[in-house]
Amino acid sequence: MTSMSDVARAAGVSAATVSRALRGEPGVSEATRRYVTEVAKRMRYAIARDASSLAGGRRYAVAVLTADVGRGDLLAGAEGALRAAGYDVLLYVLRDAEARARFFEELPPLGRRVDGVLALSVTLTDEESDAIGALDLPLVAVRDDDLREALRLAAGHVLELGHRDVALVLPEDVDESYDELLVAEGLSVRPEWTLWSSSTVAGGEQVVDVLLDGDRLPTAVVCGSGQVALGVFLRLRRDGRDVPGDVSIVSLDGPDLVSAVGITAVEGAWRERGEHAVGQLLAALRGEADDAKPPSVHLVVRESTAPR
Amino acid sequence: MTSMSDVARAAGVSAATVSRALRGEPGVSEATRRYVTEVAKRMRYAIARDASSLAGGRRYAVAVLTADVGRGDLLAGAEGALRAAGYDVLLYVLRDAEARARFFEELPPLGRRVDGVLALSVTLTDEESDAIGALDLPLVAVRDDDLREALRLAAGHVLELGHRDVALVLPEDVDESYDELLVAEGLSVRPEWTLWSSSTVAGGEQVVDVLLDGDRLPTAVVCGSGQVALGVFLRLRRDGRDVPGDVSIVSLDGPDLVSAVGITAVEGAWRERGEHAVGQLLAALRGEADDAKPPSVHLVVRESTAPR
DNA sequence: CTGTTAGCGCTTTCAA
DNA sequence: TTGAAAGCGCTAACAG
Repeated sequence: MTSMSDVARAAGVSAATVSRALRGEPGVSEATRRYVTEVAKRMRYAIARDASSLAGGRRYAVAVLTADVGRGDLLAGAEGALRAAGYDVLLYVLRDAEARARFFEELPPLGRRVDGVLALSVTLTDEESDAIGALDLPLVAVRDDDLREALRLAAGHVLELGHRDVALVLPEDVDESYDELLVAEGLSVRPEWTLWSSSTVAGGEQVVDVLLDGDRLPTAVVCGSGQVALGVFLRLRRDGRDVPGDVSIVSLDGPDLVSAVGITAVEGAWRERGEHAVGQLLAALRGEADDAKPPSVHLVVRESTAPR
Repeated sequence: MTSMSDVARAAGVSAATVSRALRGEPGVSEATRRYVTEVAKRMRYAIARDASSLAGGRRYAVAVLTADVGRGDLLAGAEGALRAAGYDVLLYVLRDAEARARFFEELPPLGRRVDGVLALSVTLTDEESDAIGALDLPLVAVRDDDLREALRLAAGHVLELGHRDVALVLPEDVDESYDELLVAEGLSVRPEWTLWSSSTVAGGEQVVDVLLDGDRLPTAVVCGSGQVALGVFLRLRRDGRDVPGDVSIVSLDGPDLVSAVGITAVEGAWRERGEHAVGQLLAALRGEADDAKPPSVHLVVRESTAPR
């Protein structure tokens, strides 16, 4: 396997010059750089990362943490951006509490393996974040459940359609009820119409049962997750209600299945968000602050919403 | 950051001994090994992979190629198994033709970065496989579209329920029609009921339109993908047909949305398949052959199938 | 602008 | 069973 000194010999320069030339470091004449680069390419030379990071301290690798690989676009976006920047992607799937505990138990090696950490769709506890910080690793986290903006869009939409009786179904791990936000948007809040449910289809179906027990049905339901939206949709239909004739449905999240059945949803621009997070991380690695604003969510109107 | 020689000093032995002890290499007395291990743990020592692989040649990393991150379970299963075996997972998302071309263009570095390659839900061309082989990297590929076994299960199921008029909807990139297989299972084949469609909900809906144009409807539809199954389901329902009263539906693939709406499906045991693939790869790395048989698919009967 | 000289932190002979 | 020494292939001072 050709090494850097092979290239150096072939180009008639020292290894140091090859190193500088290939990395775009200053201190090499343009002519030399061009020539060395060309020779290296001709020899199909590929730098040995191990040696490079051993000597240089930089690892050119980022750990990507993800709770589950469900949010594929986020991961794909981040991977693409990292790869484009010349970083390797070390994937860590923190599937369950056990895997998570194990990961944080065995954290130390991470410090020697990566330059930074990207947490995608895992909400890290403070201790967990601190543990990573203690390793001197910059950390950027992308939460996939920042509901505020999504909620604002959804509320605006149903309001515009004339709905006043709106139920809100939140994922059970959310502790706020977002009352002020809804009120600020112009919706009146009925406490019994703010519900929490597991993010599953079954959860959505149960929610409908609860709503049916009330004195009347809301004319619109805003669902925190796509699974729930689908459950609500199916259960309402089975109960003979028309969607959106009787009840409109908006999902605050837009996985495949939501678009598949035509449910209006707030879509996250997940790929772009992954790329944005990478931008933040790379900036942090350079010691800069990142200027870019995160991509914002947008509403995709489908067939599950109609004027009241 | 504590290095191996720090541990060596603390334990009163040489670095070579620490290295041997920690890796389970022979040539260390049990007592020494135990002691060294204990000291290392107490010092929270983490080996520097870079230095290790630079010196030793082994990299303890595997490249995982995936076309898209859709099949999360497969990826998660593989990741878990690799991690458990002490390997790092370098993720490469080969989203589109461009990303794919770029990857194979820049292959060389891979040889210095990983010990092996796992291809999950990407069907590599022969040239692509060869390119990886040329790097002397063992390669294990998991296809997620081996329909034969799934088809056999599905056919058996509908036959058992008494269906004779069965339509088969295949993904459009499949070129076989599987006639002999169906016949072997005991189903008679009507050419106009073997259809190809894009693996989308819309594709499934169109399929129903085609079927409705025929002189009569099949009593069961076997769908190659979950999206299609869902499309067929929704479209039939919208047309006033009862599922499974009028038509039974079986999906040959079981993504979330299929279970969510209660469609009978062949499920792939994807997590286990990922683990199995890792087993194969690790065996290849040890120069052994793997004995284990791949996990097989199984049928999950839900509410979309009923006796004819 | 370029070359020389030391290591980076391990693993691996080779001796003891 | 253990240790000493020699690198693995780079990068980072330091000279020139």
